[in-house]
Amino acid sequence: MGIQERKNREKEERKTLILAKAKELILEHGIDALSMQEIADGTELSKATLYLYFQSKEAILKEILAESASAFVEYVESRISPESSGIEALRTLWASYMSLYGESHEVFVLTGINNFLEPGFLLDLGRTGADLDTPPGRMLAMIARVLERGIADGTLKTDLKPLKLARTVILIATAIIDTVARLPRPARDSRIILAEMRSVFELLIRGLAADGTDRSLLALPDLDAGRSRNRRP
Amino acid sequence: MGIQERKNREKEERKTLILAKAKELILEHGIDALSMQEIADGTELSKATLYLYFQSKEAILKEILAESASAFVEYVESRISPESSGIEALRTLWASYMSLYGESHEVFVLTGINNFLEPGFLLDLGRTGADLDTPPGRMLAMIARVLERGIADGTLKTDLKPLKLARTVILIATAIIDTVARLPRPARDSRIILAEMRSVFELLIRGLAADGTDRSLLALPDLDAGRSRNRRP
Amino acid sequence: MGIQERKNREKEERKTLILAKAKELILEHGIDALSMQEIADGTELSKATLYLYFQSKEAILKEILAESASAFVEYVESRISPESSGIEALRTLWASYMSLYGESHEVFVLTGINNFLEPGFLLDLGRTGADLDTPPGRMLAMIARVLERGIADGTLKTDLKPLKLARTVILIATAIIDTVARLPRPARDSRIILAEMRSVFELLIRGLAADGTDRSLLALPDLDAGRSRNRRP
Amino acid sequence: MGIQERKNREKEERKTLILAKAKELILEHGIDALSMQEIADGTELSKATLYLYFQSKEAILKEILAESASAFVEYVESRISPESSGIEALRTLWASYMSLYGESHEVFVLTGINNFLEPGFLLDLGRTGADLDTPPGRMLAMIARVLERGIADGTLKTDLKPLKLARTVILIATAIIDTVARLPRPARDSRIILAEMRSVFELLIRGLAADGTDRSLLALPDLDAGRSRNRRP
DNA sequence: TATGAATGAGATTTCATTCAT
DNA sequence: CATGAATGAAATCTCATTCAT
Repeated sequence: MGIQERKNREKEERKTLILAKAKELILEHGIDALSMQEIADGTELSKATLYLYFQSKEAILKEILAESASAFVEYVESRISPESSGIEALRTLWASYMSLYGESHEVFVLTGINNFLEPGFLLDLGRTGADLDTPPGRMLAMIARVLERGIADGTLKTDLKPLKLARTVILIATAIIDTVARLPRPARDSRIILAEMRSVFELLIRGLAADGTDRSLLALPDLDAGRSRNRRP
Repeated sequence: MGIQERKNREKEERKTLILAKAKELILEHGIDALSMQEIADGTELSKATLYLYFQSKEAILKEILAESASAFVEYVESRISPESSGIEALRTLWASYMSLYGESHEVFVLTGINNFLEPGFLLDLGRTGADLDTPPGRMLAMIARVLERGIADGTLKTDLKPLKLARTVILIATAIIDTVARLPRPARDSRIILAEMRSVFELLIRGLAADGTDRSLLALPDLDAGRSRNRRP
Repeated sequence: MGIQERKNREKEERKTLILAKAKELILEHGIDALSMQEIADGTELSKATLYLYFQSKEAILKEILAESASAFVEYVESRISPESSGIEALRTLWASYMSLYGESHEVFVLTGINNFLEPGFLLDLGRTGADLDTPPGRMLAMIARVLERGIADGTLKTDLKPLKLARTVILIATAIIDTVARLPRPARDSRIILAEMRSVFELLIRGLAADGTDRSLLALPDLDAGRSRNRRP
Repeated sequence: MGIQERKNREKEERKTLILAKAKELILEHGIDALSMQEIADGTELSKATLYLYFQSKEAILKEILAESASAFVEYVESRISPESSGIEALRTLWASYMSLYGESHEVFVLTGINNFLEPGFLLDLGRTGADLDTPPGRMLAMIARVLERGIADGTLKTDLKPLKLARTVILIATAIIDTVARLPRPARDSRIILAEMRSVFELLIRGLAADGTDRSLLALPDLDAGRSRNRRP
């Protein structure tokens, strides 16, 4: 069965190749500019071949979205320890977000594509309660759980229902990504973008924190500090 | 020169007509769906005529953006009293935003178009320091002044420079509009959108407020309550 | 208003040009092979231009169908005298059909396109009673009237309702056209086709005629006879 | 040579499988919708494999046509008794046609494919006199023999040569099938189709019958009556 | 000044056919 | 013998922009 296995692997690799190129192109030129022709050129495949691997352009986008959302959820959950308080978990969430952006820009496609595919998602879902089982839905649920924990242990304070607040939080995160994603590649400066993310997140955490919360938890770590810490033995 | 004057006036009227229709169409169908054909049909002009008044589709969008930004700045400045504290001014800012959305959805075009046209604006401007003289730049400056006032009078607390923070604030406001702007008109539910705006703004104000700030200033007025309160003398 | 008129006329001429070329191409290569590219090449217009005059390919086909059907109905009605018996009217119907084929091949597109556009038309219409107001519907109604007249005056005999029978009659006429329309142009021999039409129609008339009908009315005129008669002063 | 034989047999079985599935698909979705992909999926073979057994899609269609035509001829000949008169033989012909339609829709492919493949067949064959040895040619010849018998025994009356008339008869039969074949399966209503066939055939028989023919032979049996009658011993 | 008319370039998707393995 | 993989060519339709009148 070695042959079969290799074939499967190669097929999977092709899919991966297509998805990677599509993701790259979205990052490069923005989602609005993504065309099947571009993906074909970029992968050195014909347009027809793309349709061997994906039923439609939309299917490609959906898959990228699902993968990125899943990756994000897994990444975050692996980093939140069960004993951490709500506000600590929230900080971990943001740290993960920034880390994934710094590493692979993975988070880029997360929200931009979802807006593209299901424009009403962030406004509707909480009400209908539906579709929490899709990857974006699971991301929403995960964030809601973090917020819930914080409300329960008194580190966060809000009048809103966690699920509704989770949507708001994603909405705000979306702002940065959507803005950055529209930038032409050369204009992007990772330092500025990360700094901007940091500002936004710090604002959010302050806005969410309960009154008595430990002051030191309100400030996000300095960008360079985090890096140098990694470099130290 | 009376003839010349009339001609100029008529030319201006035509431009106004075109801009108004384009804005209307953006509100109706979203910026992605805006086409020159639609504008031509709506104004009862030919597509070629549009090019007599504007060099390109992009030029139309730029002008709408400039007008809307100016209108917003004027509106806000007319409502902020000189004696109000920084946090009060900030509250007025949000109230204006919501009010303009409720009245004419004017704010829609404010941020959506800007992102569309000059994606880097919100990230770059603060650095280069340039272009504070364009309408979007003036909007940024106005918000920066509000923040500055709050820092000065101790009602707001932040480590960031006002101008940088102003960009962040606009960025976050953008999130809602961008999300909403992609929805087809019939799918938009003003109540939900306003509620969402309120959540976001409340988060922001809490995040910005200094510690000792009057608690009552942190909560934004209830949507319905706010309305009736405004109407009372 | 001379200019306006000329423009209108030219516009109409363009539409006519497109329709004529499309009709020609259908005759040339069959309806299945008709493409917008072909029409564009044939008219020396760009594909985009075609869409200025017709909303879609289907719209072009519908218009051709409507025109041809109307032309046929008008032509026939102008040739049936009010005093003629049912069977005479029926003969006139066939004569018209053949005449139109001989002159302009107009009838070609009549049925082929309808089958293409509304495959169920000939089987469904009589039952639902709907759409008798479209050009194809009017053609159907016209034939039904002829049949009705024959039943009333005793020259035709059938157990079927006129409208239902009219569908059957068109169905049979369709057979010839559909067959011929698929032939490559050079393979077509008008004599053979006309002879074939004649056979089919004669069969039909015999099948429809009541028993006592004048024998001479059952045989359709010889093809050459008809022509030479026309040529005589 | 046992191995060779088995291989040949298996090859034949594969061909049969492919043909059967193609026929089924034509019946299901119409000939226009038939694609190599569909056949491959249906047979659980790869598209490439189809090309090992048939040179092209057209070759597949030709073979189906040949088989169906042969089957039809055999079926009819097995049902016509040597003593029956011409008009009785003609009635048997139609009965077979309807019966085959009712049982397996076999007749669908008969005429539909022929038109698709060799549009000129029904118009040309009689002239060239060639190709009477192909399966469609044999079908034509068989019908011609039936007509000839009727002319000889005085039950049918026509001025045309039997072979020419046979083409006309097939042409007319084609009309129904071609029309029906374009309908998507669910839209097909067997009752209506059979009733339509009946109308057409009755018209034809009346048109062909000689004057003195037994009246009872002119009317085709009622659809339901026919069925129960056939079942009775 | 105004515009009707035209179009090049590009979008997504389908399908019969080929070829290396 | 069998096939997975690939593709060229073609289909319909859209849109910002230009230009002769």
